[in-house]
Amino acid sequence: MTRTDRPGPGDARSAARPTVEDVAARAGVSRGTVSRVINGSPKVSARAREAVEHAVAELGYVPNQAARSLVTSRTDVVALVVPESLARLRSEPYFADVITGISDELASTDLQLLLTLVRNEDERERLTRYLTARRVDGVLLVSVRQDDLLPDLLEQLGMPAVLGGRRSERESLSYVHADNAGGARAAVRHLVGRGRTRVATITGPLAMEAAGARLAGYREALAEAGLAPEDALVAHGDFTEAGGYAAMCELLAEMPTLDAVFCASDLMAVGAFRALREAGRRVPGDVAVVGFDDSVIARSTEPPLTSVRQPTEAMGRLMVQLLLDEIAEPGRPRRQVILPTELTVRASA
Amino acid sequence: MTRTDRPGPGDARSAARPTVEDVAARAGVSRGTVSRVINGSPKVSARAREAVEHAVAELGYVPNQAARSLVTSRTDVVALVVPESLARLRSEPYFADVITGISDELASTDLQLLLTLVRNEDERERLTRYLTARRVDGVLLVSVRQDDLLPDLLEQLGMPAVLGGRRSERESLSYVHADNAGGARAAVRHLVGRGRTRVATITGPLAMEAAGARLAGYREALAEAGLAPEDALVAHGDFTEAGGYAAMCELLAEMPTLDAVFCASDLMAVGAFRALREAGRRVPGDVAVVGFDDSVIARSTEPPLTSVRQPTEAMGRLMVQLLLDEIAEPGRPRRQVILPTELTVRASA
DNA sequence: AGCGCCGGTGGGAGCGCTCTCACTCCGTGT
DNA sequence: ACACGGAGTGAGAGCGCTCCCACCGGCGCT
Repeated sequence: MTRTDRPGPGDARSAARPTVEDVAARAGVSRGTVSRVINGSPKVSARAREAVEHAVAELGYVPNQAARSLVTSRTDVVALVVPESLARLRSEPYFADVITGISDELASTDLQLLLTLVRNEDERERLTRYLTARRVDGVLLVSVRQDDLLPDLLEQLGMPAVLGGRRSERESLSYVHADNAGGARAAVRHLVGRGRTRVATITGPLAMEAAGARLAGYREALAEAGLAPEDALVAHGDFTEAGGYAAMCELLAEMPTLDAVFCASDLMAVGAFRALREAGRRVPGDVAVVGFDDSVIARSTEPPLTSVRQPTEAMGRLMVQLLLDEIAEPGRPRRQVILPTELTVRASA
Repeated sequence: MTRTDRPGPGDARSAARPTVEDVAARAGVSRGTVSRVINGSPKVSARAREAVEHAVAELGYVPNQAARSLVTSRTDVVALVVPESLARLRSEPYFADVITGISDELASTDLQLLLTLVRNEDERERLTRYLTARRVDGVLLVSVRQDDLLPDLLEQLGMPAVLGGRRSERESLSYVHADNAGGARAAVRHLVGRGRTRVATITGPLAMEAAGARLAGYREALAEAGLAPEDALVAHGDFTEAGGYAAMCELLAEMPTLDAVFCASDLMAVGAFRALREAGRRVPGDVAVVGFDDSVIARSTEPPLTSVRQPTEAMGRLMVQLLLDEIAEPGRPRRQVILPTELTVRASA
C-alpha cells in the first residue's frame, strides 16, 4: 500500500450562501414572495416572478433544505432498504436491476435515494431510529422475509412504504411483485412439454414468499401433468450460486434419474450447471435446466439458460410510482400490483 | 397486471414527536443540558445526565435532524456518485462490492449513504444543485473518467471527497485505487511464463485511467519479455460482456494466431470466452485467458478464470475512512492510496 | 359613488435545535 | 476570612425557511 500526501483543498470555500432574505433584497420584494416563486405558487405577478428569478440566478441561490425540512417536515429522500447479507447484493443481478429502475423513476422527481443495507440487529435498530426520526419521506423495501417486522414498524409509524415482493398473500402494505407461481408453472410446463418426466426443483429460501410461490407453481404444474410429486425431487437453495451447486449435488445423489431441474434463480442455475458438469451430465441432453429472473448471466452461460423473465426494472419503477402516490396522499388505500412473468426459451431446456 | 385495493394505513400516526423542550421539562433541566447529554458533552453532572436519559427513554425522544442540520450545517449523509450507464451497474460486480465495503464501514458511524446514479446531463445538473446546496457532508465518487468535471466541482465547493480510482497520475483529490498497471503486468508475465508468445489484450474504455493503466502494464510486461507490441493484438472494449465478445471476435479476425488474451475485466473475459467457443478455440489449450477483478463470476466460468484480484471491498471501506477524516478536518492534506493487486490463478491460463 | 372581492404582497411567528455567554455554586489557595 | 477559578447550568439568540394573516389596491357590481 502506497500513500502520498498532497496539499489540501486550499480552502476554496466560497462566501456564505445567500438566503431568501438576500434574494428578496436583491429583487426588491419580500421573503414571502421569494418563497412563493421558489415553490411555484401561482399567486405571484409576472413582474415579481421575473425579478426573483433574476436575483436567484445572479446570487446563485440554492434553498437550504434543512430549513425547509424543519418547517415542512418533508425530507425529499426515500430509503431503499435491503435486508440482506452482503453475499446476495454482490451477486444477484436482481438488486442492481431494481435499483436501476428505482433510480430511473426517481430521476424525474426531486427525491433522492438513500441506500440502507440491514444485515444484523445493530443495523436494524439504527434503521428503526432513523425511520422514527422521520428522516425519509417513504421507504422501499425489497427482499422481505415472511417473519420480517420492518413492514409492521413502517405501518405503525404511518410511513409511506412499498414492498418489492410481499410477505404473504394477505400482505397489508402496498407491494409490487411478480407472478412467481405463474412463472414457475410456465417453466415446468415447458419442461414437461419437452418430454421430461422427472422434473426436480431447487428452491429459494422458503422464508421468502417468492420462493414459496415458485415451489407452489412447480407443484401445480407437476400435478397438472399428472406427475407425482416426490420429496427427492425438491432441494433447497438460498438463491446463491454455491447454494445451487450444493442443492444440485444433493438431487443428483438422491435421484440420479432426474431429467430436468427448475431453479428458482438464475444464479442457482449457474451452480447447478457446475454440479451437472462435474457429474458428467450434459445440458440439455441429459438434464434440461430452467432458471428464474432472466438476468444478464442467463445469456452468457454455456449453454444459454432458459429462464423465467420477471420485469425487475419495471418493478423498481412501479414501486417508486406507488410510493410517490402514497407520499402525496398519506391515507390512501394500499395498492398491490402483480406483474406477469414470461418464459424466455434458450438452449438449456 | 393485477391490482388490488386494500384499506389504507388507518392513520396510525402517533401524537406529535417530543422535542428537547419536552425532555427538559420532564427531566427538570434546561434545553441546554438536554442538548449536552444528547451530544455527549462531558460538562454534565451524572445526576442531570441520568435524569435526561430517563426522560428520553420515557418519551421516546428522537432528535429532529432537520433542526440540528439547520444549526450545525451537517447532514450526516454522504453521497456515492456513480457516473455510469445503467448497463454497467447491472452487470459489474465491482459496484456491488464497493457498495458493500462502503456500507460496511459506514455502519459503525451514524452516517447514511445516498446513492446517486448520474447518467445524463440532467442528472448531472441535478446533482450539482444538490451538492451546491450542501445536502451531503461528503462525496464518494467511483468510476470517474479522465475528462469528468465532477471532481473539479467538488474541489471548488470545498466539499470533502474521495475518488475510487483517479483521473490521472496527478489527481488532485484524495483517492483510493488499485495498482492496475502492476496487476496487468503480473497477468501478462504469467501468460508469458506459460510459454505464450502472442498475447493479445482487450482494454476497457481508455477514458478511464484504470483502463489505460492496465493497457500500459500489458505493454510493459510485453517489452520486458522482449515481445514486440502489435496493434493487431490490442482491441478495445467497454468493460461489458458484449464489448468483450466483440473485441475478441475482432482480435480473432485480425490475428488468428494469438495464443493468449488479457482482458481488462472479468466480464469482458466472459464475452471473450463466448467468442472463443464460437470460433472453436479451446481455453486454455488454444488460447489462455486472464481477467481482471477476480469477481464472483471468475469462479463459475468454464473453465474457471485466472484473474487479477483487486481488493474492491477494502477499497470501498478505505474510501469511507479517508472521507471521514476529510469531513472531520476539512482543510487536511489530500491522501492518495494505492492498493496492491494479486493474481489468482485458475484453469483458464 | 360605494361596496365587496380578489389577485398580489409584506412581515410576524415559529419549526427544533445548538451555541454562546452569563451566571451560580462549590472547593481551593492565601 | 476572602477572592479566585472551574464545573455545571439556564436562557437568549439565532439558523433559513414556510405559513398564515393582515393588508393594499383596482376591478366590477349594485
